[in-house]
Amino acid sequence: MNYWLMKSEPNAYSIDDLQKDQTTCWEGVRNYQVRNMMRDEMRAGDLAFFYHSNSQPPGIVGIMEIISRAYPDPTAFNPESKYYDPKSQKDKPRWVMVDVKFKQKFASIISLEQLRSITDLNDMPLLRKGNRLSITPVTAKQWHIIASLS
DNA sequence: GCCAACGTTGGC
DNA sequence: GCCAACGTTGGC
Repeated sequence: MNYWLMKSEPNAYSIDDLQKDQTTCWEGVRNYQVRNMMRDEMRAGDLAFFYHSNSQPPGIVGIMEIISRAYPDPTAFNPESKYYDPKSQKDKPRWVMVDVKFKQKFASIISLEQLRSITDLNDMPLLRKGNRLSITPVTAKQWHIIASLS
């Protein structure tokens, strides 16, 4: 199984929203690198950290479980959606999403600053300069270090 | 609000 | 296929 870190702006969709909903579809990914990871490497049963971006402070706020394989993202077909992509056609979908399930909300946020202070986490894509991907892989070692902080 | 670091687009 | 212009992300 694989581990991931998935970003969301809490004013768009937060860990509290997920706790309330219990499950949601992770719609709106419009980056090819991220799409390819979802499509090729994500499996039901994978675990992911929920990361609040563009928040004060930014950081990891909980854990969720991937509960589906990647499948076509219907928001790409919907002209009313802010994620609409006219170049994605139903017979040849360009974008995918997965379903996720709430597992845990941490008692307190593990801030980006705190993550940066841990030498063993320096290789995380999240912490590398210029990284902007909304989903990044997490190694088992990194996962256990971070989970032990909560 | 600024801006660095990317990704995407489109003319050529 | 190059690359300039433009758009987006996201920490600060």
